[in-house]
Amino acid sequence: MCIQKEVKEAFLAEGMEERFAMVSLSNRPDLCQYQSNGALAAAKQYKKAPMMIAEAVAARLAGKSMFSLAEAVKPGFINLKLSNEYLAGYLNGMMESGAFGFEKTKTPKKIVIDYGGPNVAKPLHVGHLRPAIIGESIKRIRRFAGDEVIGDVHLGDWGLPMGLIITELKKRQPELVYFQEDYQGEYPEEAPFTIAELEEIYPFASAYSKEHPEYLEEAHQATYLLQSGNRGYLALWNHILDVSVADLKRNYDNLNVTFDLWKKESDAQPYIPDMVEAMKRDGYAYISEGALVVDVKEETDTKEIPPCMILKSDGATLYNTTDLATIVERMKLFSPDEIIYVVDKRQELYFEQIFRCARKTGLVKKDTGLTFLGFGTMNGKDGKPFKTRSGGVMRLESLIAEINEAVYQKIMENRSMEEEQAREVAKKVGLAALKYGDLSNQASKDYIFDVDRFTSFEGETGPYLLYTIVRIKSILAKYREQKGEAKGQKILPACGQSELDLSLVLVRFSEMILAAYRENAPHKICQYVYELSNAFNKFYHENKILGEEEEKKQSSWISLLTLTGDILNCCIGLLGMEAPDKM
RNA sequence: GCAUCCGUAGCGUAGUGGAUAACGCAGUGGCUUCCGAAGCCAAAGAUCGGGGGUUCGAAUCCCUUCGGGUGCACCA
Repeated sequence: MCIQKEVKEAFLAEGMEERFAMVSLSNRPDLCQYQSNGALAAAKQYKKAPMMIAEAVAARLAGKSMFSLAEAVKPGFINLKLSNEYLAGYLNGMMESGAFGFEKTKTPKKIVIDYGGPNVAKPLHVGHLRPAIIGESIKRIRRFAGDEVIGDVHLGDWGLPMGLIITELKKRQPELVYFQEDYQGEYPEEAPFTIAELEEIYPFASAYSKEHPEYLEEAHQATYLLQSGNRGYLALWNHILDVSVADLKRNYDNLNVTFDLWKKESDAQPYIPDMVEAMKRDGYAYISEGALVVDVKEETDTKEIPPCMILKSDGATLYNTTDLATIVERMKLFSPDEIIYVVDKRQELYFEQIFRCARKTGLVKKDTGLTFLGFGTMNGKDGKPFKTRSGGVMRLESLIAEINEAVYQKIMENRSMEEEQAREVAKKVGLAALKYGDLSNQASKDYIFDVDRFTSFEGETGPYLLYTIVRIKSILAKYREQKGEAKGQKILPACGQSELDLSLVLVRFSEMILAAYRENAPHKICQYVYELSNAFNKFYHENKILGEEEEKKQSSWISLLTLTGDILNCCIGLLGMEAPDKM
């Protein structure tokens, strides 16, 4: 849309700075479609009455064929309406262009996005939901906008949990070759445990270690041995990794979430010694209360920022060390322009320290972006962090199963469908319910997770969106049956109000994507896709598309429908959902 | 204690300087001989936590106060 451009030119022609030429969607749709309030803002600087400015600018715009209305109103608003011909022309342009008229960024960036953070040997739980779906959506949005994006799961695989598992395994099966110190041969390819066993072993060992200090000590020792390269332990660790990763992939697949990289904390370990050495050598790191730290305070701080700890007082590494080393690794392997962390917002201060430390010690280039994208807590209906009925942490699988079941029941209540197909559909609809429920909120805010509300097929929900898409698909399929393949006829200027309203939502696509991209804001897509669905359903209700007798009008509508369906599909794709053919 | 985020209708949420604060749920009333009623329409519901200030104009910016969440170096 080049409304902005035209208005800018008009302001410039009146001798005013272009920053006053802001155009926004009208909040008085009864009066106009778009509005510019720049005359009000410019009045003071140019010592003119706002109304005078508005009238002069409006007069210039009124001459353009793209506007059917350009008028100055009361205190100094400029009200604009697009001509139906211009709108139709723009819609036709959208159909022909690859990305519905959206222009990819002219300065594509290379981005690493870190959005998984699961730990091996531990099942995914609800806490892993938000980073996965928010990160996935942001990855897709940025790719759509033209950036080169590498999604990294950043697996936690290097701490005490590994030692605990090894210790417990040794206790249960001391005869395994992994525990024979003098064993020189090859280790078996098959892991000596299944994922189910692994998931039982870890919580057990963790609980046991809290009661038995000597057991904990043994686990620490095992961790140490593993990290210093004990062959048998390394082989076991590889098994743990393989079994876990296979299971994690399966779970993420169910969420329609995929990672380009399955890097892990252990991969960053080799970079630690040099990094620490350099920090000492360059004088950034010093000993404070026994620990090696780097100061990251800045004069402009309004709060106390503690130094960033690099090594604990016993000389051991900690999470900070690994995170910093991971930055080193990423710079070395990919030299990205930006690294985005999709992490719980409670870690904001921590990441502030990490980022400052990385900049100060030169781990990244001056212009490398380090972005913290903190998300809020997922709360239950009571407003407190989401728990199971018994108060525990719910597994992600259980949550998904619960949603799919609820959706399945609803499908069976209202539609006649084979069970197998209904299950398949319920999976897609359930995922949309889950994701829309989450992504429609601003990521940074806490939100209330309510299965009943999310899986409702009414109102502002994922299922409603899918329903709309399915409806469009169904109409188009019927049309094809009757008249054969639609040949992409031109969209004609709108002749009814609901058709015009639908067009007006459609043309906002580019602008909306740009905002979602710039602000890392999937909820803007949610909002748009809902508005578009509403506009379509209203249009549908007021026009009998297949019953339309005027050939040209009908084929124009079919094109409009196709475009609406394509855009809806594109948008839900960016949100990480997909629509079934029927539901 | 210091810092930080949040407070919008009974409930869940949009809206970050512009006109009459938007949407959904719940509740009320209406619309199916016809393309999917999982839809559409209408009415009702808000002192935008309170107070002060900046501005021609404030839910939005500043100050203050109340209520809530979160974070403050050897956990990740």
